Amino acid sequence: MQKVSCEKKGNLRSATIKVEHFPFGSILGVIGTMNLKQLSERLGLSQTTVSRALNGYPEVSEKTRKKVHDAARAANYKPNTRARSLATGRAMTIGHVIPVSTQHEMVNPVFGDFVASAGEVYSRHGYDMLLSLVPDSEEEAFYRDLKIKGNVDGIVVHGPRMNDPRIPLLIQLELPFVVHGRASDVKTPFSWVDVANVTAMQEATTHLTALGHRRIGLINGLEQLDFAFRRRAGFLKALAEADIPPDPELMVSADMTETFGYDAASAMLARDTPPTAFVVASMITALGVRRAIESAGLVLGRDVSVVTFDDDLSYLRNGTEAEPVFTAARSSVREAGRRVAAILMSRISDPLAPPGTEMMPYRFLTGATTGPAPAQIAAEA
Amino acid sequence: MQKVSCEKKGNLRSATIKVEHFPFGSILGVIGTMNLKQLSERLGLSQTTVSRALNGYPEVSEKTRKKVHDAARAANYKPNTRARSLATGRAMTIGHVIPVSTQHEMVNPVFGDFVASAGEVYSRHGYDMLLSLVPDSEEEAFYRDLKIKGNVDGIVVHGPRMNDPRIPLLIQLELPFVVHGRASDVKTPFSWVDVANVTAMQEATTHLTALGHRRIGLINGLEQLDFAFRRRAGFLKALAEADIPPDPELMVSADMTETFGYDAASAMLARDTPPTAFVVASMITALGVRRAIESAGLVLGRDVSVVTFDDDLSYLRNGTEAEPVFTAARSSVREAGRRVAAILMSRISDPLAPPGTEMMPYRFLTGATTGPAPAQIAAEA
DNA sequence: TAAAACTACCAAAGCGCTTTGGAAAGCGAG
DNA sequence: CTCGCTTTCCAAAGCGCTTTGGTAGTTTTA
Repeated sequence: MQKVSCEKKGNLRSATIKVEHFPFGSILGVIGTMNLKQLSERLGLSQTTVSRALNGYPEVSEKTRKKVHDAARAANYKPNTRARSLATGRAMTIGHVIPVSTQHEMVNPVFGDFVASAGEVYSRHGYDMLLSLVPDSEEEAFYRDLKIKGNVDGIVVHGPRMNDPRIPLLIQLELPFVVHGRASDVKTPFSWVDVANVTAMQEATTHLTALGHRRIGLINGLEQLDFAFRRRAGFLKALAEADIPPDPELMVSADMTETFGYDAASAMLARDTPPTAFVVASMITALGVRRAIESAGLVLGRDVSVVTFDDDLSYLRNGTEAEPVFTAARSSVREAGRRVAAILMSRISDPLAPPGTEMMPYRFLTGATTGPAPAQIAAEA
Repeated sequence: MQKVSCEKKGNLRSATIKVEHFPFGSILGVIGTMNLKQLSERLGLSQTTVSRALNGYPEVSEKTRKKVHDAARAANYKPNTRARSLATGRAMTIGHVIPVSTQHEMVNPVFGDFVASAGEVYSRHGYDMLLSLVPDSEEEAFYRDLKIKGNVDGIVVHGPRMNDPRIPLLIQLELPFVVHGRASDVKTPFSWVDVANVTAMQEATTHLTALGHRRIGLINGLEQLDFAFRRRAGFLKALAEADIPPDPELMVSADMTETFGYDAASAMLARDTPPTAFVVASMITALGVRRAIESAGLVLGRDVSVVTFDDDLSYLRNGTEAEPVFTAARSSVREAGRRVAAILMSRISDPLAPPGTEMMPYRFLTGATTGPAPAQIAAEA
């Protein structure tokens, strides 16, 4: 139809339209694109029958079905996604909305692995993945539009905050969703996949206190994010159990970059009474902490101990399975991605079922970065 | 329409359909979703006029346009993406296809930053981003389907290989695309954004030879990928200029993980005549190299020098602007993402224009990880 | 042997939008 | 007053698919 407008040069209106909506799609698209109508004509069947044959409905004889399948393959026919979606009312697409703070424009290093593994599950189920980076100021409107414009059947919520307003919003929108992480203080039940952050960090910290460390620095992620809040809670719990009063100077939180780890650890190590150990919220940050320790002329695992949370990133494995480098609480973010996707798939097929929640397991690994607290006695005196 | 099928319990066929295609979308979707027809009825105007008013066509009086806009805002009306796409023939979506090798299931750490910055450009232009992870065995079919099913208007090619078959394929499919990187040996012109890998690595290596290093290890990315091939070429060029015969034992390539950097560097350092310097293809790998150097009891920048390629990842900055940590050739992958997206946008609006190509600038930064070759004389003797 | 029940197909009505091809109203010029 | 030209709107035809509500023809059942 757009082609017509190109040929009718006489019509000013059409000419204008042509400029604004140049219909290259149809011009170029003609070449290899066969549609249902053409295919059914070629077969001497109705569109109904061809559609049913291809979609596996029973009202088609096996003989016909085979003929249709063969012809479709031969003609390289694939139904047009948009037309199909329009007709079915299902977008066959999952949205991943990554909140982008305007202040700290940083992509969570975990993101690639998470999305990759989730995407695998989607494609097994015939779903596509839509990725959107949304400034946090526009978040609410964005989710609403996503629903109204109908381009996704479900979404994954990344980076949940403490009392995240997105959750009630999505419930109200009746848009199936699964949260990667949790949101403390949200009262209505919702679907999530999370790791036991409190326990993990508590165990990590206790590992250090058991080794005699009493001045332990916490280098955490942004604490407005729920996971970081929980990790701090676990840290504090372990300190309390060991009767160590928390020192605010030894607890920092920010985006989990390598640089942050370096800066934070360097600053703490430069204090009069430096910490003898660090609990770190991510491998990347831990690498920065290591750098700080080494440039302070100290030896990691002897002078200063480090325990970290390890997301088991594909490009940043924590040593080998047998021989981890960092002492760490490890939980695979790829596995989390798969679980999130699986739960979302089932929520979409049965949106009225109760929310699915899943606590990811973690493993505590003792590596070479922790050892007994040095010269503890002197410091206490 | 699906609702009907749910109510007609008597009909076996409908019941079957209900199970296979549960139409939750329409059941739940009714709530907040107003369509063009309803909006136009509410306004007492035709759908045509409302559509034109909203899309900025001139055939609408300003008074009417305002009325329409106000009503649309009040009713929270947004046109259904799929219907619009079907009517216009444009998907308003860009596809990013990430090849996933079944052997080394790894997500390029660069990916998150790249996609984030590209996505920003897309959304400014009203485009969505579709992300697909495709096993390399199914690649060709996947691109073909993407075209035929019509769910994207253009795509970004990641991880181009030397004589990448995807490029002629995409040209033949007449699907607008831009390659992140280049593909040597592809004769037909195509759009790409790349960094001067050869020059960058040559400069990096020459920096080392000028410091007197003669045994230099290359720790490269997978050399079937074009960028890694080029980086090696630059490395070899610099060696040749310095009259240093390349030593195959000192050149390795693999996925650019931290672990690989550690393993490769450790192995080389354990040789009888260990290298005095390394050229590394990525920051992540360089971190592993540093770890290897330190666990060998050597001092980085004094005993062993390291130059790396630095993609300027958001979570892994190479120190500060004023004080880089690694001596490095830096080129921002986020900037590359933006350029790729921009070129793709323009190719889509004018697909017949000649391909857009862009060579990204890089900066060579001298950090603290390189120094004069130690005890060079002894080794030469 | 007639009625009931399948089986295997089809025509046509959407899905919600854009775009075409008018057509009615308004307006200045002849 | 009429003709031609805008301006402003509309009815209706798609976009390519799925799904409904049939209808013939063939078995099966009573």
